[in-house]
Amino acid sequence: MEVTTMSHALQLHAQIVKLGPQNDVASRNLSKLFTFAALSPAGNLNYARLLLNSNTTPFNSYYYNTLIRAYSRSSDPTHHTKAFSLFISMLRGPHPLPKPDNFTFPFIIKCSCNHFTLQQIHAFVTKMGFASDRFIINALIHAYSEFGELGIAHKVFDEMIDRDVVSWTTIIDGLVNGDRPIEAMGLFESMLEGGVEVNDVTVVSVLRACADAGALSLGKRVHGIVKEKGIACKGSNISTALIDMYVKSGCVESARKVFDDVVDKDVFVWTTMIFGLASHGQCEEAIDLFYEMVASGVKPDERTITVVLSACRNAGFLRECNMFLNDAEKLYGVKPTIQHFGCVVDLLAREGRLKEAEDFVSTMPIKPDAVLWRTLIWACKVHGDIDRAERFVKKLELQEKSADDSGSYILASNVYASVGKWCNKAEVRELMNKKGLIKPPGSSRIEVDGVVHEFVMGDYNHPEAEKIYLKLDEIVDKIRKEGYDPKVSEVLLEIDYEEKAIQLLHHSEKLALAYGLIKTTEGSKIRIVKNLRSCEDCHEFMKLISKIFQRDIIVRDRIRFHHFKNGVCSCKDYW
DNA sequence: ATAGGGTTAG
Repeated sequence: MEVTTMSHALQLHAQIVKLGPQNDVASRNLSKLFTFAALSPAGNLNYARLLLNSNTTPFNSYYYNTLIRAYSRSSDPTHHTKAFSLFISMLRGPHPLPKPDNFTFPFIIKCSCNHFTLQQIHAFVTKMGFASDRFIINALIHAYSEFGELGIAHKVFDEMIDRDVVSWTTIIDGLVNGDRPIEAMGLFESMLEGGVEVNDVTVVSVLRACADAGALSLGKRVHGIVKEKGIACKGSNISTALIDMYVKSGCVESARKVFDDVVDKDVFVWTTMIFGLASHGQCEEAIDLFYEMVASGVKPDERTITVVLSACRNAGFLRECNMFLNDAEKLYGVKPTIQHFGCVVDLLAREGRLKEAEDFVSTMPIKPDAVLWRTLIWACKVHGDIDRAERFVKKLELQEKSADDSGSYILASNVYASVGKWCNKAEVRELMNKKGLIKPPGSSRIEVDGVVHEFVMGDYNHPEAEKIYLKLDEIVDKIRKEGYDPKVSEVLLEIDYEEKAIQLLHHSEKLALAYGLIKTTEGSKIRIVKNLRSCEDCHEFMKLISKIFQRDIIVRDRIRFHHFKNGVCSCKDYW
C-alpha cells in the first residue's frame, strides 16, 4: 500500500508502535513511511528527522542516506548543513551509526558549499575506496564544475576508467557553463569517436556549446544525429536548443523550420523563436509571433515579455513598448522586472529623449540597477549630454551593486575621458584597482570554412597565430610604405592605425581580422559570434570587419545581433 | 526491503 498523505503516515506510525519494531510488517511499513516523509512533496522533513532519531528506527544506512538525500534536494542552505552534520556523525560516531557508503556520497557531494569542502569529501571518497564508483565520480565532476574548478573536474574526468554518457555529458555541460564551448565541442567529438552513445541531455548541452560558439557546422551535424536517432521525440527542449543554435549562428530560416515542425510548442519554444526573429531585425514578425503564441493558448512568462519588449525597442516602437509593459501584469500575470522597464528606458534614451528617460526612471516602482544606469550613460554620451551623463555616473557609483561590475567603471572612466576630465578618470581607475576589479579578457570566435577559431585577448594560442601576426605586420608595413591600398588596407588606413583606432581592437580581434584576410575567400556571409561587452565595442569592430570583407556580416554581442550591409548596421541599434 | 550521477532561453 502506498503512503500518500501525512495523516495516513501518522496512522501507520501508530500501528508500527503497537506492533513493535521486531515485527516484519512494521519494519516494512516503517521504511515506506520514512521514505514518504523525507522525499515526498506532501511529506515532512522534520518528521522524518524525528523518526530517524527515535530508537525504533534501525541503524541502517538507508535511513541516513535518504534523509541526507532529502536535505541535499532542498534549496535551503541550513538543510545542507544538517546533512553535513549527519554525515560527520556517520563518520565519527559518537553512537554506533552506519558508515557512509556508496549511496551517501552522491548526496553529500551536492551539499558542499565550496570547493574546499568538496576536496575534503573527495579525499574521503578515495580513502574509503570509492574512487571507481561512477555515480560518485560523476557527481564530483559536476560539483567541481559548478564551483568553477573546471581544471580539477577535467582531471577527475580524465582519470576515470569507465566513463559513461553521464560522465561525458557532465564535463561537456560544465565546460559550456564555464564559457568554454570550444573545448566542450572537442570533447563531444571525442565522445562520438569513442563510440559512446549520446542521449538527449548530451545533445542539449552540446547544442548550447554550438550556440555560444556560433558553430553552425557542428550544430548541423548534431541536428543530423538528432534526426537519425529520433531523440527529439521526448520533449521540446531539444527543439528549443536547436532553434537557439540556429538563431545564434545567424540562420533564422533554419530556426524557423525547426520551430514550424514542433507539434506541441511550449513557452520555451515560442520565446526562443520570438527572440530569434527580434534579434535578426525582424521585429514586426517577432511581435506578430507573440500574438500568435497568445492566441494558441500558451501563456507568456517573464522572459517572453522581455523578448517581445526588446523587439519593440529594436524596432523603435515606443507605443507598443508601453502597451506590452502594461499588459504584462494585467493580461498575463507577469510582474514587470527591471529588464522590462529597461527596454522602455533604453528606447527613450536611444532616441535622444533623455529627459523623458530620466523621468521614467524616477517613477519606476523598482530600483534601477547598474545595467540601466549604464544604458543611460551610454546614450547620454552618444547624444552629447555630458552633464546628464555625469549625474548618472554619480548614481551608478552610489550603488553597491555595481561594485563587482567592472563594466560600469570602465564606462564611467570613458565618460570622464571623453570630456577631458582626466582626474576623475584616474579616480575611477584607482577605485577599480582598490576593489581588485580586473576586466576579464575579451574573446571572440569566428567560424571560417567550417572551423571555429577562438581568440582570447593577448593570447598566442591559435595554431596559426604566428602567421596571423606576420600577416598583420605585413599589412601595417605596407600601409606605412605605400599608403592606401584599396584591396586590403582601406579600413586600416581610414582608422589611423597608429594613433588610436587599433586600440579599440583587442589582440583577439586583430587576430581574427588578419585571419579573415588570409583565409576567407568565398561565401557571402561570415558568421562572427563575439562576446563583446558593449555595443560600442561591437560596432567599432564590425564596421571594420564588414568593410574589409566587403560583404554582409552578422555579429552577436551579449544581447543581440547586428547586421552589417556594406559596412552599415541595418538594425536600429544605437546607430 | 531500499536508494545513486548529467536537463533548456540572455
